[in-house]
Amino acid sequence: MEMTDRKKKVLRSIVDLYIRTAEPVGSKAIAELPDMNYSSATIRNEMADLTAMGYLEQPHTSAGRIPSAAGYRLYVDELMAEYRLSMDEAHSINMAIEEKMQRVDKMVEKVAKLVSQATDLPAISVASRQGGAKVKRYELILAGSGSFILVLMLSNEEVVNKLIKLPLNVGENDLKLLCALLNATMIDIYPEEFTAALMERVMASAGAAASLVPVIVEFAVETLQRSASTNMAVAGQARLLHHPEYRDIDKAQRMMTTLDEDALVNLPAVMQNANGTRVLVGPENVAEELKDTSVVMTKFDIGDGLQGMIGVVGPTRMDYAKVTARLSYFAESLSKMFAKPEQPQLPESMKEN
Amino acid sequence: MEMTDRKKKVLRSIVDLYIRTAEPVGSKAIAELPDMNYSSATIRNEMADLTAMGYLEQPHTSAGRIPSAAGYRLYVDELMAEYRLSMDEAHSINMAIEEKMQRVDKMVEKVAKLVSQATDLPAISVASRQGGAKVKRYELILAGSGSFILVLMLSNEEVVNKLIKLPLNVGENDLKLLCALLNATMIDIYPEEFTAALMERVMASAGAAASLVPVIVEFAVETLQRSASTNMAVAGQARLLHHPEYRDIDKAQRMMTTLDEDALVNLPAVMQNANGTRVLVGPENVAEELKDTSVVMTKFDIGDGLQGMIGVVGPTRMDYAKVTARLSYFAESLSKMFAKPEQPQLPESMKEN
DNA sequence: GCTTAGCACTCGAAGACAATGAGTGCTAAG
DNA sequence: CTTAGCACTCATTGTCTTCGAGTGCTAAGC
Repeated sequence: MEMTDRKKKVLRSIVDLYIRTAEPVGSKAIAELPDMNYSSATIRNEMADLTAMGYLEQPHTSAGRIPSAAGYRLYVDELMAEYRLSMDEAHSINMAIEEKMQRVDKMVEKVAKLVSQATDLPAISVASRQGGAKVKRYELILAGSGSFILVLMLSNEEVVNKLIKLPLNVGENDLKLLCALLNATMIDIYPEEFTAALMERVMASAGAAASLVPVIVEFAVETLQRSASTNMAVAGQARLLHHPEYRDIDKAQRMMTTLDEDALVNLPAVMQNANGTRVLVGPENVAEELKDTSVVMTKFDIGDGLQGMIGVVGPTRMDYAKVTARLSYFAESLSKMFAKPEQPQLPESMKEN
Repeated sequence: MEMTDRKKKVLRSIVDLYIRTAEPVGSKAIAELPDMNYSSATIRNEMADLTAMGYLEQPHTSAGRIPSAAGYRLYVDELMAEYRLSMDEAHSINMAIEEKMQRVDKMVEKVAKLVSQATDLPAISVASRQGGAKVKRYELILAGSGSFILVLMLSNEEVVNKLIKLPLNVGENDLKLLCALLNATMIDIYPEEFTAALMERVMASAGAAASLVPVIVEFAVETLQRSASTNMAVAGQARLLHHPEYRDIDKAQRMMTTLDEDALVNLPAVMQNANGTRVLVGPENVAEELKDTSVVMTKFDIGDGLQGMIGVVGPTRMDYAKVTARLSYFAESLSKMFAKPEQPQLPESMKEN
């Protein structure tokens, strides 16, 4: 049986309607659509064909049809109408993003919340560093009360610090010496290159401050490792309950615990190669638990070796057009925002005087 | 009608049983309890009395009784047995807490998760700074590529930093000058004391680096204000669904959105004066939305002007004994952990050599 | 040869109804 | 004061029926 244009049109109408109503769609409902100039009997025949071809399913004999996974797939790939964001939508997304985003982890959380709001679905947001960073510079600042502050400047423009206690026998000059030593020997190397041998060599030259080296190295390694890692947030799980497919408490519960835990950690992996937006329909999903839900994800670059990913999880029957549109828009806006990198408010404040 | 000991015993048994089973309790079930040496008829009479006194309620004539809010109140205040944590429980709570907690905000999140896990209920965790911090010291570190790092040491031992672009006309010496100037004039003052007048005075003396002052001040004020603010996290909303009272999707949904939003922001206010653990039974709750749920909260001090609060939200029928016990234990352990303040790993690493 | 009106058929949803039984309140005997 | 006994209430459960949306098929129409 070959796929005709009319079949596609029928399929599209069915998916559209099902997305709106969440109820099996009957032939009559389709026949009555404004631009459908066939009787319900004809539609019935087409529907029978579509069912045979695997694009539709019948919950039971006397019910209407619902799209199968294959049906959704076809819909997403070929049939669905471009959804154009209204000015209002675009505006409110922009407003939301414009708000200051401080640190990456906070940002990730915020974005997840925003995406979830915009789509009324649980959302995931991930930022992951690609290559690991290196230490670009050490700074040791004596702080009162017998301690000093270790400042690390990383190759990715991040700056981290830690307050460390100062042993009694170490003075300001020892610190200065150590600082110079560190900056001479221990920069521009990857975390795994902080070997015991290197450390011992440094300690040998560090004099009184030698005891500090292990602490500093430990912190540096930890920081570098962490900065190479992934930040991820999930928001709006509760929104699952807005959708009728999760009226079944047990289903909702299973789904929510899946979201709570980190079954999603491997989602980003799926996006490895593809840039742009991807739709995973039901059984195409990686995680067993997501068999009867769909995932829409968008990956984008944020420069600095930072990779962003935002996605939503929801019923297979979700408004793919709307969701993909919003997601893409989000991704674009975020990319843009990061394109002019964290330029501090200098320009404005300099205008002031 | 006066309250007899036997009435109390009956009430206690009813609440205990209801907490376990979530089903209305009948006279027979109580009569059959091992240490209840009366017939079901006697119990029935007592139950009728307790109902008349407002401690019990009857969903409908032919059902058993369930505790009223007043019943729970009495139970919590007088009747419930001390729940003793098993070694296992205490141990696993300790293990969980021992894991490194980095920054306060991450810590708050983590604690919320742990508490939620330990109680199988949605949990809230709050850390709020009482008095605002002040800047104790400024440090300006020249970083390559035309920028410098502003490091602020706060009175609460926190250290924050920010990378700022350097105008072309400002050199290293200008920075040094500015740094000294800042440390001479702009320390130990509260955020609201960074007045325009003060700023102008500083700028007048700052020479070439004057243009940096507004940026620095802005960041300082922002940081101080933020550090005076409240960190709060909610975790484990999904666990609501584990409890039969939230089988009703609509109820669950309302509850979850309440948790998602910040209807809870004012919860800590309730704890204003009382230290220790408090139980809010159903209608005693502040927020309208929580009318038929209970909240158990514990407040504790963490030194450094940091106040901790952990709490859980759940069905009025919750195991108050167990929950309060775990919460208190958590609070205690956390307090203890913070008592020896963020002592870096120095001792160990110094042992090494 | 495609379209469509007509019709018998299927089957879930919803309502009516009876049976069941847990739980109650009351009374009277111990 | 306690408790056995009993009539009564009423939610729950299961069965049966009705209702109707939707189907597939056939035959007539264009």
